[in-house]
Amino acid sequence: MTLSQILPQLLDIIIIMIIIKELKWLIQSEHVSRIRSLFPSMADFNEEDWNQEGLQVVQMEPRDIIEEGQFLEFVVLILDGSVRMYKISTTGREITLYRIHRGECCPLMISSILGHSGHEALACFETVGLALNIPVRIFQSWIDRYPLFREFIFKEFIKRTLDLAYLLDSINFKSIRGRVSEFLIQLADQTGNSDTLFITHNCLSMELGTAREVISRILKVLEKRGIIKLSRGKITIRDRGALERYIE
Amino acid sequence: MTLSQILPQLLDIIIIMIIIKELKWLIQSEHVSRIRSLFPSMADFNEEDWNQEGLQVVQMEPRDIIEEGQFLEFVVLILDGSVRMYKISTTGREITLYRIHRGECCPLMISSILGHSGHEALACFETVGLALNIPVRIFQSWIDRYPLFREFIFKEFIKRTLDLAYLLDSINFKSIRGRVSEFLIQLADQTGNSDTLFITHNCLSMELGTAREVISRILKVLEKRGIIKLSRGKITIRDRGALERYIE
DNA sequence: AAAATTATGTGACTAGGTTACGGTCTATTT
DNA sequence: AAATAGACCGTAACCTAGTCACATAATTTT
Repeated sequence: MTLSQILPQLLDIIIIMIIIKELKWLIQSEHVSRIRSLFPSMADFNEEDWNQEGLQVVQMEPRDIIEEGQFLEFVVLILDGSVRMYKISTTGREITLYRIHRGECCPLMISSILGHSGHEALACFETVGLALNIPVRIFQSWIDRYPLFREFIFKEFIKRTLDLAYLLDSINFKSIRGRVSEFLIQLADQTGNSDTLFITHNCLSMELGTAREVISRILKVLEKRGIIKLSRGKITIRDRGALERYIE
Repeated sequence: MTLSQILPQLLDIIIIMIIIKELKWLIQSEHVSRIRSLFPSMADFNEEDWNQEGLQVVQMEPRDIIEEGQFLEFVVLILDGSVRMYKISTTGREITLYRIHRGECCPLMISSILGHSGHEALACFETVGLALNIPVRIFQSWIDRYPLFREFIFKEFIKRTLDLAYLLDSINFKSIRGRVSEFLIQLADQTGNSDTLFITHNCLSMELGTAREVISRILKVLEKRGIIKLSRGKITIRDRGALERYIE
């Protein structure tokens, strides 16, 4: 096979690469304004910052899972969607650590990357999402050069450190009944103060780090006491006050 | 009582205040070189930095407890001694989150201070200790001006975030037998690979966040299997391999 | 040596996690 | 419309862990 034979294909490949590169650029320039409004701390970044090699905006599908090991090269900022950070045991039990939404980042992932540590948790997109992947070296230079950005990252760390400490306390010291009650109240508050919650027992168990059977047992007791009403995939709060009194 | 009557006493007080202020200065200048060697990231701080109003080096006694609420004004760097960070439940059960030693700082305390959050954990000096108290505003300016210092603080956060995540996983997913085994092995490694550990059941329970009775029960089983030997305040490891096999 | 303190042992009970089912609802497929 | 698969829920038996109420043993204090 001579050079002249493969030259056309080579040209094709080169052209495609150029197009991809352009597209990458386009995608980013499309999103720069969105990034600027979502992350005020990045509002004063200049054009050069955005055109750096390796930066990319990527679309994420629901159930896309990021195991921390495989993402060593990028710090991820969430542009859209919600990401559940969780742990999973050898027996398959799960517990949700926290969620990150657009305008946030994940200290645990950054820790894994910068701390040269593997896989401390899993991340899973729950909705269609959009993420900004920042190569470590660019992230470092931004941290050094932009005080506001630095402060933002720092505050994210602080927020999640407090979250983790609170969660740890809950797991170790509180009863599951109390934690279930707290979760239900929170969920009700989030979904427009509705008393009807659409969530399965299995989901609850994955949030709280326990087994589905345990959740079912506890909910059943609450129902017998007239505090909630159960149906398939749905929980109705009947006596919010009583529920709140279970929170420790 | 006339002014002339109390004037001598007033003068005394003023002189004492001046002496105290001088002493403060002296204490700091005494310790600057120690700080520089303990915290390489602060080696390039200049004289002005060290002479700022509000900075203080304080001596800590064993059992001095810092509830995070009361220390809102200072970021604490440990110059000497070891500090146990722990949580305590309403029923009095305790769990150790981690320890900080000289040359380290405590992200949880910094989080509480900068995150305007109260009392997320307790800190207790276990030995005679020395601490550098940094007023928040000075801390902030150092973070802004000194990249190395900033990086140091950031790395402390990363380290402890990973610690917390690991601990959370252990609490939620691992058996106590496994956690006790892991702790004993670790302790043996720390104390010069000796197989004789001087620790009480109650201490173990406070480290691991469980009850003393639970620890006693588990140790008893391990003893019956010939893996360890128990006596008052002392545990001797007989079969290290078997102990390691319990770690999950 | 007696008393007080600290450390450990034990049994009964409750809460929570595991295992192993069986039943029920819902959305598809046939 | 009946059949089927899959998701959801109920339950009982069993094990591990945390709680409570003591008893006992080793050490230190008085």
